Amino acid sequence: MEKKRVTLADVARLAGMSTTAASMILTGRPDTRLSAEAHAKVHAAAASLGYRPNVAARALRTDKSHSIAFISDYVATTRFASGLIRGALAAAEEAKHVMLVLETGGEPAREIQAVETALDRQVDGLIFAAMRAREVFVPDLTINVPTVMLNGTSARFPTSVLPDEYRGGQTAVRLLREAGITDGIVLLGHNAEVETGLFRSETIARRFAGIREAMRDAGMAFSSELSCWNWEPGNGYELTRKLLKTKKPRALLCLNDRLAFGAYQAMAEAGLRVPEDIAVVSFDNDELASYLRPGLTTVGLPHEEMGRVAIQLLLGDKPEPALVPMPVIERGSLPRP
Amino acid sequence: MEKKRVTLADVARLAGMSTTAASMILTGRPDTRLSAEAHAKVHAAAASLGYRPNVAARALRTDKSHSIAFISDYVATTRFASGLIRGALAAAEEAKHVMLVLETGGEPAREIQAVETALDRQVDGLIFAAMRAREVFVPDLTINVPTVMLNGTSARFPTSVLPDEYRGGQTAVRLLREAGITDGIVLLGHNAEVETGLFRSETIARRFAGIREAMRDAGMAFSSELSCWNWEPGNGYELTRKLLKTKKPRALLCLNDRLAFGAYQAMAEAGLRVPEDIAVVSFDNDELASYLRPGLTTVGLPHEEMGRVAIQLLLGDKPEPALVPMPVIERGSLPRP
DNA sequence: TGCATTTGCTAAATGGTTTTAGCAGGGGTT
DNA sequence: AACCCCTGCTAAAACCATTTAGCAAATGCA
Repeated sequence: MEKKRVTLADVARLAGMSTTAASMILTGRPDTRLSAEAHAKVHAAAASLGYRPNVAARALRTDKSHSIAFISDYVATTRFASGLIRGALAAAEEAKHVMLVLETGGEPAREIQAVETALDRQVDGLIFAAMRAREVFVPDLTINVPTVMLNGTSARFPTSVLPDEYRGGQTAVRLLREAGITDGIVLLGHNAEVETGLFRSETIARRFAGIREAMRDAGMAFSSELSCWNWEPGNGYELTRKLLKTKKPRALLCLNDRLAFGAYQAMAEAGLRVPEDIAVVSFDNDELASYLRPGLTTVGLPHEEMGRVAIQLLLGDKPEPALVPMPVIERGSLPRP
Repeated sequence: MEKKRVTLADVARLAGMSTTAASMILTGRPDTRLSAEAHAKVHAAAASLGYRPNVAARALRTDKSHSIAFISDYVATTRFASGLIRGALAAAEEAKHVMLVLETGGEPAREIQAVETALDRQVDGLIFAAMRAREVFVPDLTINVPTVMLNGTSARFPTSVLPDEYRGGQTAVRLLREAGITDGIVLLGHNAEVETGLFRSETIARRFAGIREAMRDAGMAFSSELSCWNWEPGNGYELTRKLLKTKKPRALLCLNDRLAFGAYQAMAEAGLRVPEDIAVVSFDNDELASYLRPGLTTVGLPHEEMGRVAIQLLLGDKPEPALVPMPVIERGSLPRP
């Protein structure tokens, strides 16, 4: 019962033409001199047999596989990175490409493996995606296909797609100002090392630079800056709890939503209300942000859009680095002006 | 500068042998009668040239592509599904296979597209993954490769991988009992339609059945059952707030972590403490569960393991449906006995 | 010694497509 | 009439690996 695959030769035979003709017609070559009648016959034959080209054979001949490798350190550990993959997947589908996904856990051995695997399969392009924006290690192999860095950078491959953190930082400050808040603002999550760019990522440094710049431009200053190493809910909780023992800020500018999440918990315990007592603005648009009560207003990481852009750069012919704008997601943690 | 790829013929030439010999040696055929010397020469030649087989050519000849298509409705919308993909990715890597990921958004047209795309690429197997466990629509195309349903079911393809919800339900009740709680338990998230299996998914119905069974076995009964359509934080919050106006339960059995999350918010507002005043046990092991204070004890959905199992079933030769155990993740929302 | 078997290896076919080179015949120019 | 060009099409090579069929030499056995 094993029906054999329909090949181009079958189509040609049924159409009474050569495989050459069939190939040219079905691939839609522009400069062909085949008659309209021939086109009709071949198309009819292909349709009636349900012909589908064998991609392996085609790849062998053309050295194009219509596929892209998406190599990431962690795809799914963080719900963030999955936005990257999702956007890329959608854009790849639109461009009629398929995506191989490879995970390396950030381990060099697996990274080498992944690149080799991808290259063996004649992928048309490589995307190196990082969970957190940072300088990415790229294995020292000869890579002869277009490559873009997604949410990361590499000296070797200048085409990168990053969130526009600088303007994002400015945006957060603008949001506070537009809500009529110009003082009593506490910065949550500062870390000296962050600003020097030694810690985590350069992009976070830019987020900071944008914040600083906007504050200075508006003649504003933080009433205090609370620093911590990790930006997890627990840290936000502890920091805020201590803060509230001595001070009563008007607003919290949190460096990410997880810190804000922890801060909410501490404020709830202290019987303070958002945004009436304390306003909050934050970054990332983590899934958490929508669960909080009231919803957290945040300057979002445009992961899905970044994924799209990466594919477009890869498949297009403009290899320029891209900075993707960070959107404002208005929820309820800032007072309406 | 375009260095041409090294082919098997190059290797053979350098080794002074035929491509036949080179092929047999490099693919490690068991029954070959080639000399040890020949083996050495070929391996040396391959290594020195950095030979890598052309996967397209191999696929063309053998009809095996060493790749698997992972077709899902939504990969990343929910942090859950990403666990599935992650586990599958890891298992595929171990088995030296590559995974094509395709997203369909649950749209039939895209599903057909996805299957065709996958089949065109001679994938060795198909995984249909669903974000939420349910009966999955599989396009009516001839599929001539092994297929497994991941977190879903299909009449056409009996091999499915599902969480063992029945035992999971029992486990949750056992957890309460072991914590010394046998009454004053409120069930949060009941819905008549759920139990009849018309709503959402059959697996959730089994979760219920397990709960009911365990309660009956232990001679316990819920002090009340609160139902709602959606199981989002907002629902949990509202339900719990109303509940606390009139009653003071000893424990909440939440049908998922998001409901529990909402319940926490309502309890915090009411000044009640977990687990001293009210204990909580829940399902899913959503990322949220670890952020709550205290951490939520929950019966987890073993997504990553399920992804692994799916690949193993696909590549192995035992096509039996699998029920993957749901692990208990102990945090702090139950009193220590 | 004569015959069968084993050993160690290779030529050639195969898979399905794209692409190069070119053929046959009709029409137009000069 | 001789030449060229154009039209409409095809034969065959190429892509790179796997696999079948089989060959020549060496060995085993009687």
